Amino acid sequence: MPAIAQTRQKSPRQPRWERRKESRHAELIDAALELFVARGYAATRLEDIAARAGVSKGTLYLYFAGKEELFKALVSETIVPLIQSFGEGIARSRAPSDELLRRFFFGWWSKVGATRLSGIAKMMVAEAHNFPDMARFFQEEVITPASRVLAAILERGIASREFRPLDVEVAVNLWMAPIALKAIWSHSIGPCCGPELTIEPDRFLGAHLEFVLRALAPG
Amino acid sequence: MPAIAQTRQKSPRQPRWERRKESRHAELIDAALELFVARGYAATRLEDIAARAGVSKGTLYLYFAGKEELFKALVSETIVPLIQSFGEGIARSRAPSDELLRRFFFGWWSKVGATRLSGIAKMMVAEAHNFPDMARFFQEEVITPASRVLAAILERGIASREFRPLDVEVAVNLWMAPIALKAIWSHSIGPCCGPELTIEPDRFLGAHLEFVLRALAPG
DNA sequence: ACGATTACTGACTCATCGGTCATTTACATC
DNA sequence: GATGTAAATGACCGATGAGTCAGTAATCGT
Repeated sequence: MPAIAQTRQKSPRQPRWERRKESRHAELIDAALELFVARGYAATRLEDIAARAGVSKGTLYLYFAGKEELFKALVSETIVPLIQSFGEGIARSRAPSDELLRRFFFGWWSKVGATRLSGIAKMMVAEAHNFPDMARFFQEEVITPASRVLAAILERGIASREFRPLDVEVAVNLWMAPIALKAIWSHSIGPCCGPELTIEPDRFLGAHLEFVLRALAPG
Repeated sequence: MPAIAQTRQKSPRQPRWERRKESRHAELIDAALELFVARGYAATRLEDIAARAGVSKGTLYLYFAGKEELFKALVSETIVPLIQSFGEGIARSRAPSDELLRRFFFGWWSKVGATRLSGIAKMMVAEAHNFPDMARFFQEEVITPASRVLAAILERGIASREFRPLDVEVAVNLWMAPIALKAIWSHSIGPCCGPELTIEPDRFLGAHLEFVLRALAPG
């Protein structure tokens, strides 16, 4: 340690810190996502977020008005790429409907479920009561759009007789649940209980798709 | 207000508080469940819990060593009735396996999902990272036993050829998810977004059972 | 090289909340 | 009614952490 400190002081003009106005915002959001997801909103200290982003607490306040503002910025900015990765023109494809379903489930998992973005789902579940307006925002901007994509696939398949008619509204709720819960789980109880209880995504999603297709099979 | 205060003072020996040693413990647990589920562990003030239980903060410390002890007592004591209401001899019945499934889903919902007990599931999801030993406890004492009951039903049905063979481990995960997520939802995002987005339990569970039976149908 | 600018720091304040304990008071017993 | 006891109180303490700001130093323009 002293050696490093000395190196720091001796080496030609090694600055104690850098000006990096452009990247601080994103780095703070990134650090906040990590800690809020893991520890929860109230239990996360701003100083820890700042430290993880490599700045001091004071700097955090140059970029965000306070803890709540940081939290809100994190959610709204993180949800944008979340929505974008959904649309993806799935519903407009000419592929058979069962293929669309496969793409929907596996695509959702690879683009959201398996990434740190799924952590905000856990956050929203935990903090919905304390931030009801953000819960509504999440519902309207993420859950409802995602549900609509799946509903559109089902309705198209039913219209083309590839699928049998059924209660689409309920089916969407039922069939989003496994992947949503798996995403939430992977940020809460899953990591506490060893990997042997966590089923591999491919096996999980494959079986899910198979059951869903059985439920949809006509005749 | 003064009238009431006066009444209090005048009326024959109206005590400012009562000695109720026997019920305080349960009342504090009850208040804590309510507030921890709603606000989360860190954001809940002990004084609020005490107030809701009708006592002062000092009294809380006569019954629990501190915040963490209260939380742990709450979880472990609340989980006991949870487990008890599971066993219920379902797996030993001679009824047809599809009837057992129906009983499992609707029974779970009426005895756990629809009650405040389901709130501890939300709590565990939110606090797993901060209380990993309790997360493991919850996994071992609630999730695993519940999964085993469902697994036993499926295996019995498969053995008797009522159901087709399939990957029981994955199926249990997939089919517990909708009711688990619905329970969690009812304590987080659900209440924020108006009742029109919440599907009635009977419609939800009925459709779930139907799809599950389709997935299990032999041939 | 040398200001001028401003991103950045970290020691500070102050409110909050977990936890303590000397005092108060309900109530059982005689 | 008097007395002993222990259940309950609420003022208090200390730690913690959100939010502030006077000062510091990196970087740019000249």
